[in-house]
Amino acid sequence: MAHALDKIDTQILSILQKDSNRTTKSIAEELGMTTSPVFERIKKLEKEGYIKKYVAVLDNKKIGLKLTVFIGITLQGHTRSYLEKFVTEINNFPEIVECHRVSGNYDYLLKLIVEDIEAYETFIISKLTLLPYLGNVQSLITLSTGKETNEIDLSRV
Amino acid sequence: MAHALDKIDTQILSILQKDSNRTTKSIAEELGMTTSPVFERIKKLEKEGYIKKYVAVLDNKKIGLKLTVFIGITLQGHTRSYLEKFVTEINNFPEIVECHRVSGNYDYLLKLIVEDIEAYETFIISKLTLLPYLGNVQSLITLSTGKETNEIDLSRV
DNA sequence: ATAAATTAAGAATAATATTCTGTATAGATT
DNA sequence: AATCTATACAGAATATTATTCTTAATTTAT
Repeated sequence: MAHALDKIDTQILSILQKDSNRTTKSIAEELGMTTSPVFERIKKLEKEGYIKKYVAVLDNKKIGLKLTVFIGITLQGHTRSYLEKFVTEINNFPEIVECHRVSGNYDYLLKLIVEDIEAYETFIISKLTLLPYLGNVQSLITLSTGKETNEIDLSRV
Repeated sequence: MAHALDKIDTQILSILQKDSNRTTKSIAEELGMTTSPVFERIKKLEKEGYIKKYVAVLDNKKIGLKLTVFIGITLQGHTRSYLEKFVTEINNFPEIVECHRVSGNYDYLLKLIVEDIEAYETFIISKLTLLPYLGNVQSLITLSTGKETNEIDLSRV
């Protein structure tokens, strides 16, 4: 097929997922090449979708969002149209940053970031529990976070 | 105190957490100002830690890491030194992208990203279960992901 | 072995970040 | 209320960096 990632590509991805403000020149030096091939490779990685976007990572707590909660949910209705509606609703809640359909003890696992316990309770009462077909809801309140990274493991790809 | 975030700051953060490649000029235009105050505000937001870093967001699946798993863990020993050691070990596992100490049904909730089920099993057998004091281990295998964003909710800060 | 297509180097150009200077504004102090 | 001080802004000037272009080298396919 047309494209697989070679060593240089994964090295570039690895660098950019740590710090996307690195200049092409600095990356090129680290990899022992000149800027143009590095530049072209980056553009290719963007165009082909290996790099989805570039973002600023904010400090939740510093900004005032001090509480992370995971919520395990079971649903009572499992029709396709309801599941789709559920996910659509979830997408409209800015407090929820992740929503995964899972196998195991829950149907969905949500991750949510809010100011504090109070904001969390408000969310549960005035948003989440208004959704229909909601079954069991279990919260895992984060006490502390030992690791949280955007860096995925490229060592074996 | 010296600094809180005003409306303009949160607007800038909101823009940059969506797309950090936006030029200061384009941001300035959107906000109806010139580049220099925008530039200065961004530098301030970086210096004061509201912006932690800039990163490239990669496409896990495209890169070959198709499986996300959440793992709920209970520990049998809860001494402080063991908890610390546990988190240290976890930090050395590149497969694990998040590790939260939680209240509720588990002691820790881990998030892990790997190639496939096989790689997952390998991880469990050859890495995770080698840790001492491990109690119960429950896996939530992600079937599909309905939402996954880095954007935190700045509407109320 | 040769042609076609990639990949890289190096130079040239365009765009952007960054710095600087002067001006206005808001708050504090008297 | 007047003045002082600190902060934020505009606009221009400069420095860096991204981006493009041309050419040479290397690989791949035929």
